[in-house]
Amino acid sequence: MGRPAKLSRERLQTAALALVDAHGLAGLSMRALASELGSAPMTIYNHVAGRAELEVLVVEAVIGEADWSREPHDDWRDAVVAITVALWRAVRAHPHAIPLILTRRSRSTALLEASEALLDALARSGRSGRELLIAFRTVTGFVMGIAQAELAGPLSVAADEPADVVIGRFRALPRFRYPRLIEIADAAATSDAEGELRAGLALVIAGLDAGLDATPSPSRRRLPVAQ
Amino acid sequence: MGRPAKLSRERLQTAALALVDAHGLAGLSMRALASELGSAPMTIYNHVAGRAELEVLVVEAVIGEADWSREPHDDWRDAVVAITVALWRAVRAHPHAIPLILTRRSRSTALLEASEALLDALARSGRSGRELLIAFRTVTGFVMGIAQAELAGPLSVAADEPADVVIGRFRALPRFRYPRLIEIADAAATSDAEGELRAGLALVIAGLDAGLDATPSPSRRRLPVAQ
DNA sequence: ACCTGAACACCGTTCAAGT
DNA sequence: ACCTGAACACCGTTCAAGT
Repeated sequence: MGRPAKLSRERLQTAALALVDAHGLAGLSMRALASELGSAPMTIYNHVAGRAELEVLVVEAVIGEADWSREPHDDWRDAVVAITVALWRAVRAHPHAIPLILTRRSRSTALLEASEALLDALARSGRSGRELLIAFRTVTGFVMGIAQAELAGPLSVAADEPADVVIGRFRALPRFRYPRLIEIADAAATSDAEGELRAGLALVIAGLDAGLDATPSPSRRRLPVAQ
Repeated sequence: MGRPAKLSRERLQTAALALVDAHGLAGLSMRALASELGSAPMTIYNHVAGRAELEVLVVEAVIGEADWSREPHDDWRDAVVAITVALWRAVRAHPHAIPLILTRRSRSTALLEASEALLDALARSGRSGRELLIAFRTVTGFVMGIAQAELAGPLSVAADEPADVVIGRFRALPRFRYPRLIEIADAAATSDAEGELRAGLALVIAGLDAGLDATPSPSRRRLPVAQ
């Protein structure tokens, strides 16, 4: 069979992502990848230091699909939305890779790029230093948390079990004990994911907006802050 | 070496968590756990269906450490803060278990309990149905995302490498290319984690507060802001 | 410079057998 | 009801050897 015998980082990358997409994280192994590419397991080590680096390659491939810079945005809020929605879409397109993304992202230059762009937008809200750090942590935490929650949270929809199974499990909970959970399980059954993301993001941005009133003086604030 | 030969779910649970805490996720294996408890690997299967169930046990142990119900809170904002901070502290005390928690939490009854309590607090902000779902997703996404980000994000502090190594890696980035990342890396080096969490949470809650103005139907109300 | 087979030290889990 | 050893089908990675 005319198998291209030449291996390359790029071929490893796309084949690895394909494996993860098709068979889940457990499907990604040096041996499986090698046989997929028609070569010996050890050949892979000529292009990649080990499994960890392979995983970073997968993360890069996923994040690389995010394209947030179609047009520039005058309003920093629009820029924040554009970047986070683009990231979320890319991540969501590869649900099996999410644990990898959460775990290996600090090594991905594609994500560094996105992070810098997001920071740039947030800085335009008038923040710097620690305030900027907190805004950054809040937004990225939110996006990653939402992406993850959808996959594996109590109301998971994207996991390996079909949505109605998960929601059914919730409906089966003792009604008197978890009335609220059952209420939102019903709501979750009929709502679209991106709509939820955007609505949540709007809340976060509203918070970022409100936070601007109180910021400059470090001592007293109007927000329910710790201590 | 008077080893108690009797195995029990509870002994498995604490031993498994101890293994994860001490040696990381990779340190948790049926075989390692068995030898830790002085029994044969297969004995474990008499108390637990398999590795997946063992992992849920670990999640339960971690979440079970969160205690948010010391006193009731009149203000829903205070309740939200109390619950999320308690969860965050418990999770943060076991950083190696975080991937497990993100992945297996939908099976943990301890987390169901916490979720219901959080929903209860959020419902007191005047939300229900889809609005409640979105508020819930936003807050839980935020907390989990932050906990995870701290461990593995671009500014990770809790990973297996010491903080100064990570931050040093950032300082080594091309300054002209990632100026904002370098700026917050400096801020991250001197800031405390719980302070960041609470400040971010304050932003989210401010957003939840602001969101009340815009709500379409009956629950429009202008609550006096905290304090 | 790139590829590879054999081997090592691990996994989770099935099965049949013990008490 | 609880425990267990042997075995199966996997892992990632080292090493020595090939081209």
